[in-house]
Amino acid sequence: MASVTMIEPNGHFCSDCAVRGVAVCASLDPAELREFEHLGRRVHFASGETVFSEEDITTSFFNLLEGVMRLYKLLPDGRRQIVGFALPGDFLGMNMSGRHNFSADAIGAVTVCQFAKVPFGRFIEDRPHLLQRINELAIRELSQARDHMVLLGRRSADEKVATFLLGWRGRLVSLRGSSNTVPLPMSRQDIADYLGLTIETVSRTFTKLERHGAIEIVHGGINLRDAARVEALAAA
Amino acid sequence: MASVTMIEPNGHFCSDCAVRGVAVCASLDPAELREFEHLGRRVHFASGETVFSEEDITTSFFNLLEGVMRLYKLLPDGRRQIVGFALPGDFLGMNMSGRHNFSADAIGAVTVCQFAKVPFGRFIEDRPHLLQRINELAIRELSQARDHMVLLGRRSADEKVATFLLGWRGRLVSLRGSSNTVPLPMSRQDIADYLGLTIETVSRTFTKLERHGAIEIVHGGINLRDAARVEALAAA
DNA sequence: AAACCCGATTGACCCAGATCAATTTTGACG
DNA sequence: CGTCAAAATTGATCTGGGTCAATCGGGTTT
Repeated sequence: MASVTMIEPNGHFCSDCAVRGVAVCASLDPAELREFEHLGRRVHFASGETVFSEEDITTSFFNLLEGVMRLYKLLPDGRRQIVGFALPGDFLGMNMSGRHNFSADAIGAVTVCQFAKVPFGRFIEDRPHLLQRINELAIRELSQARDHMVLLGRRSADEKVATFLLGWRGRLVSLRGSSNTVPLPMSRQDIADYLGLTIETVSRTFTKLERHGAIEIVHGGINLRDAARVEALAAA
Repeated sequence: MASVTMIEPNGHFCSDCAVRGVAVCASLDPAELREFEHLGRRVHFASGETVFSEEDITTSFFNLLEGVMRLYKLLPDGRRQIVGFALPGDFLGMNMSGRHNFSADAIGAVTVCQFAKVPFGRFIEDRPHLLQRINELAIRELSQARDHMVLLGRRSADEKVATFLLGWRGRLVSLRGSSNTVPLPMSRQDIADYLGLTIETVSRTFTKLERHGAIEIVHGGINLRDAARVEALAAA
């Protein structure tokens, strides 16, 4: 992929960062924030670009500022499992040592705040509250990962799709506020690889939900017509 | 379940604890260890007993000392997904706040080192290296969780079983040293719920592996006859 | 050692979701 | 606006693994 990556030439200010309240940096006081500012640099990625790859040695951490990313693992024969979608505020690559254990692509244009591992590690060292914040995030992710295992191992296609729609909507709501329109910037293939299904099954399930009046498929997303019905499907 | 739980009346010594080298406490120096000693108490659980349940408010953390545990989540209708098996040295319940997000049962007799949340939290506060150790463990678990998502979402039954056997053997080897005999203390149902399969499929797959000379099914476990063949199946 | 229980195995059959194969829709570009 | 390419939908068919139903041990109780 031709790199359309761009690194901003000049500084920026954490204090008016869009994700200031949710991200790792939420645990920093104004004085720390000023110092922190020098560690990160904003980097842009074009749609489809890979931000980092599984098995790359970890040299940077990333704080997603704008856009959506898919996080995935590949089997040698090409089968793909998407282990999560990242949204603004998510902190990626927290492997203090060693290698990344998944790859991350931009879905649409993306802006990240990139930190070099070593200075970031030094900054953390005498700031246990930041480490604690990172630990909290890791534990939250672990909990999400376990929920996703239940979905992958024990849920039917209908339940998977319904659970995905509600979960994705939930995340967008807490980020942008409530709405019945659920944008789906990822492709059907991405959704399929996230849910452990094929693209055809995802498509058919969407159509089925629409026929039953539960959702309406619109360009670039869906409208939740009957949230209760979708919830009933997801709960099962 | 009738509680056969037993709490040891008197103290014990961390310094000669079986899991001293692997567990969270590996990050403590001898002086700290003596203080730490007063925080934990050994507790025994009989086979099948529940150590803690999903949605219980977290009041304790557990360090598994002896035995095996199954960690699982249930859907409202009873479907179960085992999210992992715990072995000695594993640290359970690391939700600094809130609730456990899975349940944990003893598989066979189990001994844990139980820590009350509050004093443990206080102990951590001024020992960032312990927090760092816990963070490392969380990140390792996260990585395992993602690997398991790939298995659940994208692997065939044969691959699942082969991967499980090798992974389980690997953990036992690093704990007890190499051997071609792989004890399987968990039931077929447990294995099925771990792999997102049914008990029948697990049983059939074992039989198939045995017919092909890859393994030999023995009482309480299996013998690895042809590790290379099993590895080939798992890699696929 | 007979009776019983419970986990594991095996067989017969079925079905949810995969696979294969066309369309149809959408979007990018000249 | 027309042309192409990629994404999404839809249909027809197939199959891996689930479901249902015996049967088979191995251990424990009496």
